[in-house]
Amino acid sequence: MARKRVTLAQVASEAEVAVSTASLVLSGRGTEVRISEKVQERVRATAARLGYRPNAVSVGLRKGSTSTLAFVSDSVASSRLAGEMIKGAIEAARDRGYMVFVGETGGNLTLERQLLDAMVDRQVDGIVLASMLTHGRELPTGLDSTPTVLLNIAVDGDPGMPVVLPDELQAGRDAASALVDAGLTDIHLIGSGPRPEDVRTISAAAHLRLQGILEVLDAHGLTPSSGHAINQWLPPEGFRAANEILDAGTPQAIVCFNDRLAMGVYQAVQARGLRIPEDVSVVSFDDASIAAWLRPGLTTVALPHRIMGKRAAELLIDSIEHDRAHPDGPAATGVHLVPMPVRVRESIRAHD
Amino acid sequence: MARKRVTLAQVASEAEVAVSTASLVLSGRGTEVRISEKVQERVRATAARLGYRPNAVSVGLRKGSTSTLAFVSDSVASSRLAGEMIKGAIEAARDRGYMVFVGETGGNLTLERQLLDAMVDRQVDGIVLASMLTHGRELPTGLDSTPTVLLNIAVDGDPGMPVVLPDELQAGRDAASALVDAGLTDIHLIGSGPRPEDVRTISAAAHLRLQGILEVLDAHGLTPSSGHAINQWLPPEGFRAANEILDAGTPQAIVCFNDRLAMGVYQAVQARGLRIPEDVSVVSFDDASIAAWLRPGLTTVALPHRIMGKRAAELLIDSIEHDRAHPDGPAATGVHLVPMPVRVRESIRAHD
DNA sequence: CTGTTAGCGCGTTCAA
DNA sequence: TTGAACGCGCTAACAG
Repeated sequence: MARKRVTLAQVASEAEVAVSTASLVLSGRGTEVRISEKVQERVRATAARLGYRPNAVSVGLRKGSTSTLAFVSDSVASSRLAGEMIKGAIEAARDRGYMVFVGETGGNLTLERQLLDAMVDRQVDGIVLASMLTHGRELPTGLDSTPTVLLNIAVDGDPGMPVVLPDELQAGRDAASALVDAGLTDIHLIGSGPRPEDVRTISAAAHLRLQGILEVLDAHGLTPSSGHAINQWLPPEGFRAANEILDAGTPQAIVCFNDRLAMGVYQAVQARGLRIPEDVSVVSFDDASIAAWLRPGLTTVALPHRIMGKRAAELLIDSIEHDRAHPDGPAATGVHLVPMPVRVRESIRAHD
Repeated sequence: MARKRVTLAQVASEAEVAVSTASLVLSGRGTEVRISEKVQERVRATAARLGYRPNAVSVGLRKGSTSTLAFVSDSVASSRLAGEMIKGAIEAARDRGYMVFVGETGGNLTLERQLLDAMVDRQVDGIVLASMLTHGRELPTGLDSTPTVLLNIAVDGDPGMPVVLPDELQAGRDAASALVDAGLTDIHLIGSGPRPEDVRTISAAAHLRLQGILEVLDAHGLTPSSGHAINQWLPPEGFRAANEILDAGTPQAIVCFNDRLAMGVYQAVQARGLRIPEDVSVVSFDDASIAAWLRPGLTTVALPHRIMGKRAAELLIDSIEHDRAHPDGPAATGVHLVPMPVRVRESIRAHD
């Protein structure tokens, strides 16, 4: 087990040069300090022959920076999202030579504290703090001593660090526009509404999506025909709300606040022998995988989790490397809105 | 930014003891080497006052072990699974004081090599190598120099390291039994079959599930009424296969090789005005989230991804710590089958 | 019982 | 142009 790694000293001794010479050559600064091409070649050859790889732990201790990022999220049940964000972040990190520690807190603040400490102990160069539900929350302390980016965490006031958020407001507008542009005017809401204050969840998405929808409706002189503010956005709730609507007559269109609610709506509509989109149009949010699997395909405004994760890691690395170059410069900051693209499928039918 | 961390030397100097004394005390071995209670208290107090935390990088360099694991997977599109495995592993690791580096290769062997190297450079204590589709594959070289556990990777011959796999064979038996025990005898297969060799995917799951199903059927003097070997296990394919079956008459029961196929089956069955389970019983595999959302709830044999991840991390840590205690003992090995529990919902109806 | 010393593997002065 | 020496922060021998 663990056959000993070859060290720089071994390479140097084998190549009959001093350790510092080997170090210089292998870090690419050989020519810069004018080490003879012959010696450089010899060092490189023996390094390759011995399979030398620098010990990153030692380099980390020496340089104080480890090319390592921390990704800490609270990902609860609805976790598919988390996975994509993490992947996006890992991918971006890898492209820039960083590795990432991943931690999950399950919303437990004590655990979060421990995880963050453990990561800082391991000298991570920066932290992505992610949440699965965008609601405001208290930030852990001590984040100001390490570059940090907030991912999918809406915070009141200026957190003094970059924040990556999906553009839910525009998503709301786009969803409503998709319906209105199709000539639909009898529009029902399932998830939140009908009034701006009718929101039952802590998610910031609910407020913003609703606001965007109402804004567009209002611009066309419309108001929601009904609204069903719901706490849990799952298929059974969508099913129930859809039935309430259907009991009062066939609606032209329904906006679901996420795809799982839409799934329940499909079930209720189809159970009555009605057809989507011929009888009722449906639009939704998230673009979870079921959106493509439903029949007919569900038109939905996608939450680009992977891109968000990627964006967060990129901002973080930019910030780390900027800090390194300008230690006394101002810290990076600002809200970065990631656009939510509309995935057009077959659940909306143009109305004359 | 990055206000300097307090070091052990500072604590020692502040507490007016030698560094080694402070080290001993803070690592809990103070009493063991009989350091006066008074001194110990003083050291602990100043450490706490200064907010001292050991620098894990330094410890790693010194001890050669970093309390860090690598989790490398190839997770392709069907990624929800990966997320759960990772979480299980992270959770188990955290419980035992380990942190985990996560990497994704997307099936790219070059990338895998780089990732593995980068992790080994960072002195990880062990590696979990995971795959999303269980098919046999070549193992990267050099894995024998670091403790490794294979997760969801079936390999021909003895890999010389622990392997964690779901018990697909038993799952196949259980799925078939659920139907047979309900008195159903007209059983159709969607995904693989009807003969043992009718498998169109590289996934090991397909073979084993089929084998388990056929075994039970055979034990009851039954054979599949039809089998539909499919390459891509997605709803449209399930829909199409179900229609083929329905065109020939109403089947008593259908076994779907995963929940997405089952979703397509639901769509086809319900589009014809038939009802599940009154007219057709359905059983499936995976227990993806749609299984619970479908109406009626889909009875399915769950793939316990989280538990598998957890198990892999535990085995890995056991192996690491065992190696440390017995450096010349034999390496851990063996295949660890994780049971796949049946989630009984409402898609099977007893037949007289 | 406590303090001194020597590295872990590497990068970086500073002399030669 | 190259080599010797120091130190990042910590642990583990070994003296005292």
